[in-house]
Amino acid sequence: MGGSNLEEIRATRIEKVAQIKELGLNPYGYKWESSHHADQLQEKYVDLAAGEEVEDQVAIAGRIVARRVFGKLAFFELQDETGKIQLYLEKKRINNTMSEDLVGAFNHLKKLSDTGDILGVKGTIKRTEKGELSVYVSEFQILTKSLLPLPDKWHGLTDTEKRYRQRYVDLIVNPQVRQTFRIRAKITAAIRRYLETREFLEIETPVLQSEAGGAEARPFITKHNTLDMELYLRIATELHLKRLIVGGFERVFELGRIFRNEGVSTRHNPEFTSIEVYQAYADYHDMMALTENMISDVAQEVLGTTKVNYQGEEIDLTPPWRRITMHEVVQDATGVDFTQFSDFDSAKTAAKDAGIEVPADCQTIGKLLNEAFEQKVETTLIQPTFVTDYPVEISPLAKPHRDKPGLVERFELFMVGRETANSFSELTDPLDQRARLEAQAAKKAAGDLEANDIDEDFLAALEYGMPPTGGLGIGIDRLVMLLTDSPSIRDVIAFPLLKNQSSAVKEFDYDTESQILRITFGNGSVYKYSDVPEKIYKELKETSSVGQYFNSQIKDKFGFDREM
RNA sequence: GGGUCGCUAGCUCAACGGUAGAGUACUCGGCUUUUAACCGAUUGGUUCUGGGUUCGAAUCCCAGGCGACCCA
Repeated sequence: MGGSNLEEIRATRIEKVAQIKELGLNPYGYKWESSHHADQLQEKYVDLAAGEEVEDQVAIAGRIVARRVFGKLAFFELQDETGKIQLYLEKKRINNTMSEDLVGAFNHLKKLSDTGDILGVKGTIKRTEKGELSVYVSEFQILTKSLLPLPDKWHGLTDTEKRYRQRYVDLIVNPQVRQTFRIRAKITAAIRRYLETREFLEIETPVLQSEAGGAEARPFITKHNTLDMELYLRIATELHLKRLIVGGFERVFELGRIFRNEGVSTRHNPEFTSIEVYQAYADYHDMMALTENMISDVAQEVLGTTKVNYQGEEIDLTPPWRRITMHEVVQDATGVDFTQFSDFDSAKTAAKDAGIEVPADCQTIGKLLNEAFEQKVETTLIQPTFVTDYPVEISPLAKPHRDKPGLVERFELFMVGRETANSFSELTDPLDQRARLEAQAAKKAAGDLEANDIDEDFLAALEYGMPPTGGLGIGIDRLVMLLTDSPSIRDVIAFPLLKNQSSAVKEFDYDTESQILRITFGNGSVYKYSDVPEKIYKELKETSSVGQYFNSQIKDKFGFDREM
């Protein structure tokens, strides 16, 4: 033993586990009572002078993140959730106090502990002569023996892929990451508190739905086995929360996970968190006020300020926020006044002259306006801005504008160039709603993967009558990105979705009779591909690169079942 | 979907067609004031995968995988 590749390090540590057991100790303890966290000690003894000791008895536990070991003295750094504190480990004191239970305790600690282990200690407080606050340890207990080495103590873990795939390691060695998730938790707690003090009820609605609705997005499809029923993961919470408004709740919200079967980027993760809020007898102006008050309150509560720094730019969240109509903001940016057009072709010509690319499926003035907005305006909206009064074509759940024909009462909130919230005076006319959803369903039938079928039960609810209602949805992840100065959504999601790494083909066999090709992958999963011609199997057997052949000729080309 | 960049020891990186190396970590020895401890010694590799070119490939070419960023 004594090598330094991963397997040898692990074997060495497993041997230490055995040695700890031989001493009559448990390397995987059951419980530890601490008197303090590291930051509490750092704060309490901040005025203790270098070289001073106090007799206060303390107990603390955490992970050993650094060891500096001498012959009869050792300094460990112990890290708990709140921070770090040094342990002052003196052979004489430890052996004296622990002599009854463990002879030669100090040497055992030296030999059997590693960075990464979880250690509990009891002792007094001492600030060393070099000025480092320390626990002057009299007793210790190895609470968990770690088998794998931590990343480089100085450079830490920087490989983004490893940081996301093994977030637990990232959290151990990168304090900033812990801080981000601490702030995230405070943000969601503050939002709930804000709404609860204003009489909003949080009600949980189904994740599994027989129709995906409430947004234009491609859903994930799953299956209930015993009911033999196809189900969708929700793409929004909207339609069920509105049913609750119909049912008589006047203020409801749900903060929860949404699933959209779409690409991954610095702004998108297939599962993300949204909050939707519905308030009866309110309109989108009320929701605008709610939005700016809630977000600025949350920032004040969590960060202590409404002026936040995002990627080097100061964002001022102090209300009131800028309000501008979509027509105005597009005209400011492009010089084109889309209200003046009476036919699509002249609008299209003007748009092209202004440098706007017009996709083939963009065939109304409203959609053209939206294209112009997305292409020329969206990323320029850095400070919080409510863009209001959207075209009806892109807003199937919003109520027609009370004064402006062809538009709806809707706003979206933009901050740092990203859409962060979306809100309407909700459409309550059941016949109008049916007509708009039928148009959506027709698009789905025509092959639009982001369009969805009609939720008849939702329409039935509207027919019973829904009071005038203001609705609001906020992208929690994007809000957290802003408030934690994170450039990527993956920095604020603890375990972001990544592609499976180990899909290498390990072995395969083929049954000529049933034409089933059975493939075992490196990660242990087994897939049975059906109706595979024998020719494919023979080629697979003869190819120089099985993995490459599999990817190009078999994967996605044949139906398969996963073998359990 | 397109483009650019990256992938080498547990971690952070070098080697730019000619013996795969450093720091750190690990292991062993020494050390009672360290804090990236120090001193000495040892060990550690599927250079992401598969082909190709070449006397010779981590390096060049082709295909694939995974990731990052940008664009749509």
